[in-house]
Amino acid sequence: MILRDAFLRVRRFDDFQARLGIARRVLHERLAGLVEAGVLEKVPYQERPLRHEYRLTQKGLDLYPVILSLVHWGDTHYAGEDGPPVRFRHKSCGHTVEPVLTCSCCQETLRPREVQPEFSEALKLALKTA
Amino acid sequence: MILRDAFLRVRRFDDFQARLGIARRVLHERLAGLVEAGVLEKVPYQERPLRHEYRLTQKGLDLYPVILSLVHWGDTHYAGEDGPPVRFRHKSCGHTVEPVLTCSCCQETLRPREVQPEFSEALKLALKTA
DNA sequence: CCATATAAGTTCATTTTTAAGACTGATAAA
DNA sequence: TTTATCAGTCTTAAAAATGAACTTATATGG
Repeated sequence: MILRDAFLRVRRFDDFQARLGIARRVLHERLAGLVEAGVLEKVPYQERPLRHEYRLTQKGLDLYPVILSLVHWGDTHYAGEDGPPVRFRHKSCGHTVEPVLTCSCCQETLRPREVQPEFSEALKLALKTA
Repeated sequence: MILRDAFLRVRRFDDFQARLGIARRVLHERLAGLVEAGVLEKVPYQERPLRHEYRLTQKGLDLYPVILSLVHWGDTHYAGEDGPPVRFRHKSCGHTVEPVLTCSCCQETLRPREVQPEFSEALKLALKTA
């Protein structure tokens, strides 16, 4: 949820806090964890007094498909009669976004049954000994 | 992680338990929660003794883009030198899948900066009063 | 018949997390 | 001078997770 909000352009501690209603301590731990994981970075936006904001790194931006498809899933299955709380407009085509996961090589929609998982030898070994 | 495994065709309690090393109690709670949420369903596969497996419902299958893009993110940023533990082969084109999130209307790759979030009036109100 | 195995839990004691809310410190604005 | 803003930090109580053993129903092998 912190990350979802980060993609909604939320960047500052108190803004996250107000939006999520999460305990400040927990928010602090989460943000610190995300910074340590390299998903967010603290960028100062003023000195005197020193203040910084949390911005997505490239690694964080790479999570965009995850977040957007999760939000879309939530909108599909949980939106009330008024529709979803946030809609996303695709600037290039002007429409409300409906995200679809496709295969980069053939552009087809990816469906679970058309995708065959193949386990690495290392993983097979690890599962056997456990 | 339970759901990731479900998409890897894991369906039975003890298989989840062995793969995840999670406490049985917690696994039970999670599975029950997912069933209650309508993401999984219990399907008996034998009687005497009664045994059942957990299968993804349509709602659960709809989470495929979320899981697949999350796994892909993990593979990109955390895979060791041996490559990712599981590779996904797209049956229709034969290649290892590299998932891309696209806009259903224009087929373009969705990037955070090309997508404009628009808040519903209801949400704006809710944020103001809080 | 008896011991062991399997699947799917359940129970218990102990450790970890989380939550809610008050408090701090630096600075700016009224 | 009082109040507000931002980014935390502290404390205590409640909730959740952990690991290991225990249960129930049935099947299998000797």
